[in-house]
Amino acid sequence: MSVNKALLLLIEDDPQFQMLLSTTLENQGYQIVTATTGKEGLIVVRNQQPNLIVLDLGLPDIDGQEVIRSLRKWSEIPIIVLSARHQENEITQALDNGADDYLTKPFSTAVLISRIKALLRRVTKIPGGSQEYFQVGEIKIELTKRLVLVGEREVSLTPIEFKLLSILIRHAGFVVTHRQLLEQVWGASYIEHSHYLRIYMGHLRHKLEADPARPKYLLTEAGVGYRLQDGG
Amino acid sequence: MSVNKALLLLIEDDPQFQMLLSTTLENQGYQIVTATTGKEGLIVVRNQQPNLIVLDLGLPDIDGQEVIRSLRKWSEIPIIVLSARHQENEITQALDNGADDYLTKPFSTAVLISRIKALLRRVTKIPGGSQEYFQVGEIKIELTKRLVLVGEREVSLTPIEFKLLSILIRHAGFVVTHRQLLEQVWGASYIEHSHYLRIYMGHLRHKLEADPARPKYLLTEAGVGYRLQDGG
DNA sequence: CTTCTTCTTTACGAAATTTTAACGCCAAAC
DNA sequence: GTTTGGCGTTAAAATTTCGTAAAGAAGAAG
Repeated sequence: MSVNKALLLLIEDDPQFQMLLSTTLENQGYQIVTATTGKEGLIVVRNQQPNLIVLDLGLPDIDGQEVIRSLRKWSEIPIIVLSARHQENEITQALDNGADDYLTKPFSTAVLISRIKALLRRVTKIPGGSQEYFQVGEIKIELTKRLVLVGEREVSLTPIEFKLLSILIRHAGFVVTHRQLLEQVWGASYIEHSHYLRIYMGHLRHKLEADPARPKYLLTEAGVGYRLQDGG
Repeated sequence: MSVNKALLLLIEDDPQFQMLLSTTLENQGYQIVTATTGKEGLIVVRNQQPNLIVLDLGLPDIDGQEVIRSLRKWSEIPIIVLSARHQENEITQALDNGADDYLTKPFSTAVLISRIKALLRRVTKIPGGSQEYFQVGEIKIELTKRLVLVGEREVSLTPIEFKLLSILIRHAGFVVTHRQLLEQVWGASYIEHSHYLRIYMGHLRHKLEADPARPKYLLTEAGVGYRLQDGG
């Protein structure tokens, strides 16, 4: 039910091990993205900005220690290192380079999960990344604060209304089909219930539009879906 | 507070081992205070407010896990656990109770030092991590003194109330989900018990708000969580 | 042992949200 | 002119979520 599911990046070249960890962590409610090389990992970090990185030291292209160092030049994303090597200086080096934790293989997945939780607990005390917002015309939505503004006015939305608006504003300027909206807000089994959309679009217009009957932002694409754009 | 002058509390009942660790860590430039029992440790934490705690799980008086739990009722001080036991559930339990790291004996002191550095690095980066107090509107909370003020009036809170308020005020302006609150105040196994939140939010409103029925600060986000904000 | 504080549990009414249902509008098709 | 299908609005019932009070349980302090 929780809206905030952390996004984890798993950098691991062994496909079988990667799959095992992915499914385990997904079962814990995390979102997972993966990379199989150091270079790919660094790119994914830039693009997706995960909340935490699980990094295997033994990578085919770059030395894992080097991955940590390059990451730490510009990012403070928490890093948990996995490694088959359990030499002292390997561990201290990884930590001194900027890693937050180090597990030697073989390890228990339960322990990994608890360590991920512990680290996220520490880090999410930071209200950072707070500037993530979308804006279309006068409508501004701050996802992390879960706050919606129309001009200066603060508008309070119900969970469904908020989810609906989030999806529309992410695709601002483009049509989002009925099917997409129903599937993402209510779930795949609600694809038939397209009258839900009419009701909630009505709510949103009522709360966000100056003249709900003649919407400026929340536009109808008859037979297709809805589109959010500044139709001023 | 420079990292090198950080004050570490070492809770360890074996005098010889305590001495060994003390001198090693002092050589690293840390200030050290020690305690040999759980009770003593808890007192020292209150009096000296160390920057980090190294806690041996095997204590003569209280169970080490219990020490972690009681600490976490009112303090966010980072904790590294040492233990001879390396059973999985012992580790996960300690981490889930709120510890940040876990080392099994025997361990290398070099690794311990690197882990201390890593944890201190992480913690001092958190804006407000070492902050003495937070303020939102008339509500002011002094973490180290464990003091809460509404204007000039001093308000006394129970441990759970204090914990709840400090989480909310650290995220002032942001919605904190039920899940986050339950997990951080009561622990991961209480995620279902969301009625606890209603009861304690009620207590907080009663103690902090001018009109508890129409809260100005402690706002409800129905279906999602709560938010502390100057809603004047 | 008693007292006090705090936490947990239970119960119930109120409020907010979601779902269901019904009706009117309009434009295109027959 | 009537029908039809997509859309918008409104109102209500049903469900979920919230807030409060109060009593029992567990611990700490004296």
